[in-house]
Amino acid sequence: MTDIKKDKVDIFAVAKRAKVSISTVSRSFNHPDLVNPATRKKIDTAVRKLGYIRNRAAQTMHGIRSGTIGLVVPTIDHAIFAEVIQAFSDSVDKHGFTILIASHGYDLEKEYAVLRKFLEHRVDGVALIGEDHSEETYDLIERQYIHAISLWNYNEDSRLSCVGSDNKLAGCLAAQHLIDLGHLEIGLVFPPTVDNDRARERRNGAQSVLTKGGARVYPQWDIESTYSIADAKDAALRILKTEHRPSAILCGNDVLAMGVLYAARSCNLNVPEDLSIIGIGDFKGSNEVEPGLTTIRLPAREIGRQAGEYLSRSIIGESVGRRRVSCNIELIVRGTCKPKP
Amino acid sequence: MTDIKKDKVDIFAVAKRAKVSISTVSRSFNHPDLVNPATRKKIDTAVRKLGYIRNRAAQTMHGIRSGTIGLVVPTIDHAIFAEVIQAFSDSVDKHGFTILIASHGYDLEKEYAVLRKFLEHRVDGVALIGEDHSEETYDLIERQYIHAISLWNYNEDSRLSCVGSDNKLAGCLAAQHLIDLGHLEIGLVFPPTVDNDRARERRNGAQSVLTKGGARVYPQWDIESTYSIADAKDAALRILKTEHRPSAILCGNDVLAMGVLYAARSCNLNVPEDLSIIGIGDFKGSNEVEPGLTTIRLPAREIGRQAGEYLSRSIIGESVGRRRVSCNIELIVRGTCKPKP
DNA sequence: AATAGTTTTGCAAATGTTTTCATAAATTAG
DNA sequence: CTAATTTATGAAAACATTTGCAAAACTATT
Repeated sequence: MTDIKKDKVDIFAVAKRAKVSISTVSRSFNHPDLVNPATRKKIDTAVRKLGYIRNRAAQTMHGIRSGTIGLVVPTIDHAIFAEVIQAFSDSVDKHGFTILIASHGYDLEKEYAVLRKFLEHRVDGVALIGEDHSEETYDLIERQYIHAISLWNYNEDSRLSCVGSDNKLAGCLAAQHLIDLGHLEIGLVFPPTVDNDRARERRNGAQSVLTKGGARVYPQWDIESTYSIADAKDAALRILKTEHRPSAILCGNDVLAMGVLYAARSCNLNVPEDLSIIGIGDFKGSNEVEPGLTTIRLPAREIGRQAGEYLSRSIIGESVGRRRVSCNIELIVRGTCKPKP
Repeated sequence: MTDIKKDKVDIFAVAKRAKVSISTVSRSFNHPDLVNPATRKKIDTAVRKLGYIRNRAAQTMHGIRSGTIGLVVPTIDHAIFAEVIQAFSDSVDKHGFTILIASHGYDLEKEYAVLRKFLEHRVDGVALIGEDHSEETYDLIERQYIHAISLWNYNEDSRLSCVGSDNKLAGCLAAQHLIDLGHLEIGLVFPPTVDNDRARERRNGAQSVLTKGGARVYPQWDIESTYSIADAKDAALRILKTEHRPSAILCGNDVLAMGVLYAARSCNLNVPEDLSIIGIGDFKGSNEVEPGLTTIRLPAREIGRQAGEYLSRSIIGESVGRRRVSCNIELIVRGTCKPKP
């Protein structure tokens, strides 16, 4: 037993091998300008030979940032969140942060649990989706003074900083487009709206415009569908098989709209001649499908990017205070809607 | 200045408030049975009042696991990876692990950098996609004795443990189906295959079967497309606009196949009467599109789940050694292929 | 050759936990 | 009522770093 510390490669091992003190090794990482280039080279060689990798856990204990950001989403497996996550990730990565991710499956209790776990890991900041969170969750964020941001929704009274779009407006725009085209008998396919402010707002927006515009939404045309093409297709089939069917269907998002589009095709209905369809989101593929899907574009990448940027900045200390960013949305007219004859 | 430690809520603060020593506080978390229920209650109250949250960084320093797993994917924003990520995440979550995630955009240098960063965070294990990794990456994994697993591909000689499917076989099956239907003039739409073993193997598998089956693939029918519906649609349009077009197109994955399907429709070609299309993957929506996409099913959720399970287990110490799991794939016949007349 | 200044380095304390070991208190046995 | 156990608690070392301070080693200046 000549070697006491057998193969543990820590800062001591490096120091020993480079024949300097651990302080110098540490410094050569954190303040390289303060150490003699020759010494630095020795240390570098030792690091390389030993395969030393710094221990961030130990660094974190000194109040140094952990370099992590927690991202809590309802689900990862969801076209639109995948896009937001990617953009957010790229954006914080540029500032050197790493993402801790977890999904809660639209269960706000779980969201709280995840948040706690993240805080145990001493994340430097957290990002949540939307504004529906438990009181406990808000409380935790406030009491821990953690940098936090809410993505996806914009609300001028938001309790957290937010970067997102006005979902209510999205619903309104979609509905207005159908009204403008003269549709008065309209079907709705929306996801469940409990604990999901985005869907709720869209729905509310749409309904208020429809009502104001004098349109009718019979109960049997108002269907809830989980976020899945298969479900939406089923839901739409139920609407389309009622003896009197609506002339247009407004969907809570583009995935649902795709389901409806396929449903129409499977009933041999022509879109947009026999049925108009409008979505919300403008996901990948919405432009390419035939006919192209008319929809309201929500800038997912933009939201993810800006949110990542803002959160990183506020952690680093380059900006402070609450901020609310509203990302523009717009009606994208493609081929799935036409005027009611 | 009565309070020296103003608002720092650490184990000392809790101990003080509960009028016990820090050892007892720590114990009441880690070995509750060793502490008097009454004391435990006092501690619990103090914890609650102060909003104390344990510091995992400090725990990690004792060789206690960090409770994190690093997941490196080419991209998050990709139907199929999103699904794998979700399943993997759910699966490791059950064992109490949290995921650190990062994407490398098919850049293996970046992948190495990400891996290093993860190791600095002292992840307990890492998961990578496929088997194309830089030598440096493999080296790092081996030298650091870190639990690692490769997802998505199955290979009996894999250098890491793996959970995945035989992508070459997937290519073969797809090609064989077209050959069986009598197609001899076949177009190919594949993603770039550098640093992407999954795509490469599928392509090789397909090509060998096509050659053996006497099929022709003219160069102008052999097109590369990035993973995007829009790109694939463009690519397909180029093939379909050659004066002599193939009778079938084989696609590297279902997203590309969707692009091809939409391209056909935009050229007023009927699928499958005028053109057969086959994909690989069986993504969400492949079943619902009209006509339903004929494809080779790869069990994404299953792969993610099993990989998460295996990696968690091997970290916890319930299983050891390399393991290679092959997940079944199968031909799913739907509506986009029909026999060549 | 001595002094002043600058650069480079090392020592030791600090960070927030866990855990081992020792001790005090409470309980049981004799 | 004392001795022997058992149960509950605390003191201190350990974990892998960073950093303030002081000492040592150079350089430049006289």
